[in-house]
Amino acid sequence: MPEGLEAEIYRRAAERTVGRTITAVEVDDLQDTADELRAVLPGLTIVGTHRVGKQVVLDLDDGERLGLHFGMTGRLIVDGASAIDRLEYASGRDDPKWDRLRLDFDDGTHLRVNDPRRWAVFRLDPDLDRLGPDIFDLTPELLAERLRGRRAAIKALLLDQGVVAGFGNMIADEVLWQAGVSPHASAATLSDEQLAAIVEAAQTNLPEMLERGGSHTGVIDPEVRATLPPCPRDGGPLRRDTVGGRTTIWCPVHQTA
DNA sequence: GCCCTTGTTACGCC
DNA sequence: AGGCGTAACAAGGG
Repeated sequence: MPEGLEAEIYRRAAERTVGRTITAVEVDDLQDTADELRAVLPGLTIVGTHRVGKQVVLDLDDGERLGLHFGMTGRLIVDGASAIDRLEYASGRDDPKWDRLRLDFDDGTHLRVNDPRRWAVFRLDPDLDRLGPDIFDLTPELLAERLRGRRAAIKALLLDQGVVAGFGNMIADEVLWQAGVSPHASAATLSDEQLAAIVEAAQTNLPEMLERGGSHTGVIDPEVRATLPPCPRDGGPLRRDTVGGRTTIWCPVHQTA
């Protein structure tokens, strides 16, 4: 599932298209922007890329921006090569019938978003103002500010893209495990030390996971999620709960409220 | 064929 | 008003 780390991997792949001019566009009819994209994009040149949370943005030479959001199973293919071969919960295949967006370029290359479950969303000039600060820009002060007045479970709030942009289910569990904070803990009762630990865990572990290849490379990896071995830190019994409507793996011994 | 998976949004309630 | 909890959505895979 593309979380902020996968979005950054996709952005880096998309960076290769800078300088290319779009000659043809194919869009899944399910996208409510399909007609608009077909009308507007041909003839435009990609001049840059950036990313906020899970949103990858292609900057176009007319000043517009094309926002790519990959949903649960969307993958980016640039020049025929998938930026990520293995995506948890996604099919291992890259079937052309699952192409939801295809941009052909003037030099004969192309970019595709392939998404079996059709939750990817493409739109011009995406509204990024509702997103919180990016996971790579977190500071204790910023996180405290975003959580002010909130009292829901910390994990549910980390997954709220308006609080922090880029956390998905796996890296939220990983960061809380690393920080020693219970996913059930109310944001209203978190200590300054716990907030600092969460930010420290994000700053330390997320770049490492990015370099290792994505959200599935943490301690709480898919194998651990599936088999619930003893906690790798203290040997305690890992638990599988639902928090914020999502499956949550955590250790009640060292992750405290 | 049933049920699991996730990110986002819609909706009802407080 | 706005926070919060829950369900719905798509559809492949087990």
